[in-house]
Amino acid sequence: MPLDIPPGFPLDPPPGQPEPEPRAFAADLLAWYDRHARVLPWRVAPADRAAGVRPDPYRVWLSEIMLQQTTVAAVKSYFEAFTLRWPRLVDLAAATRDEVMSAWAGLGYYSRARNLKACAETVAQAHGGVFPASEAGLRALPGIGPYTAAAIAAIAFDEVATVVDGNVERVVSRLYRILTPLPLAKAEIRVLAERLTPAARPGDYAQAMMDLGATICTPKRPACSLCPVNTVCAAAAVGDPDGFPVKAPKAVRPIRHGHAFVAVREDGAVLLRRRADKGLLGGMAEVPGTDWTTERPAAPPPFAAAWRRLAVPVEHTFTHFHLVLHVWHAAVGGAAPAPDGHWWSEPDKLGSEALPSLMRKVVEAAVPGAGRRRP
DNA sequence: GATACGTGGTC
DNA sequence: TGACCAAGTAT
Repeated sequence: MPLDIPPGFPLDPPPGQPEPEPRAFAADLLAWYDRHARVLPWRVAPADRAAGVRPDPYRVWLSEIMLQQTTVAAVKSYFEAFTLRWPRLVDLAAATRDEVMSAWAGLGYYSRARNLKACAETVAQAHGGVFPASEAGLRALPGIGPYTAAAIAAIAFDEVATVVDGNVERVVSRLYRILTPLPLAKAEIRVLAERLTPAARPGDYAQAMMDLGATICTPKRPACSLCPVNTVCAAAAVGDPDGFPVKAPKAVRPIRHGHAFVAVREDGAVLLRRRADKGLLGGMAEVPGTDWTTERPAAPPPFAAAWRRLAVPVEHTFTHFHLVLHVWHAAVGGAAPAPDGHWWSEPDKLGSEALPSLMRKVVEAAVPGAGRRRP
């Protein structure tokens, strides 16, 4: 049976491998989802969905932003905290930037938190507090890209939108044994994913594809014997699901060095400042320090004190570089004023500052016990 | 299209 | 233990 694939797609299905037939594929996948859907705080179970229960677009949106490049396990407690503190979109729109950044601290990719606030304000002010119901309308909002727009449109508004995330890319690349390496293969994957998308139950279908990727069609050692669509999977047919998706080689991660200065007052307060609004850890709090550069920088302290360097630097790996941060510590007098743009954070406040995980590590290294996050 | 952008868990 | 990975977006 010849595969009905657009010319120019480098695919390698084994001889005789049936191509996934869209109607049967969606039916099999949804039947599996009806039995195995994971219970998640932001999700309406398929049975309830069938009974007419609609998910709250605010909760769908919030969960999708948090889930960008972030695991379900990491998101759960943050989602609960956010929805408890800000139950409705208007509540979040009315929060201050610092409240949102502090609540997001530790979750990473902080531009998401900045865009979350901007998006809430836009929807509250320009859309009367109601999310646009279309993929195109959602796509225009800050922090909402192609994936998130499709996900919200499908899950919250029943729009027939094709959701393509990392899970879907993996599932589709295995179904068809796509030889083109990622990220180049994204265009081909989208065409094939759109062909498989059914007209009925778009939200459940989108979540089913992602659940399949997260629980069965996993990156390593996928559980093909449990897969509801393994009979139409080209990669499974040849026993090589791990070989897909093919990926381009990764760039090497350079090492940068820097110095961080933890000044501790007699009452235990630590000196902090705010990072610039954009860029790495933008808008978050930090202890004063040098730039982080390839060459180890000189170490001019922010002010004169009895600075002592800790024997072991704090190391932290970001997406595109590895950081070796040399930590200095000094005890300063009780009446020491905070330099311009800095503030003293008392021990009982430190836990709720907008400190990224790196800076909590730094504070912990200098003052054990002080840096722990306490929302 | 390539690059910047976090973090914690897994094997 | 270090590399890889997770429901991507902005520029």
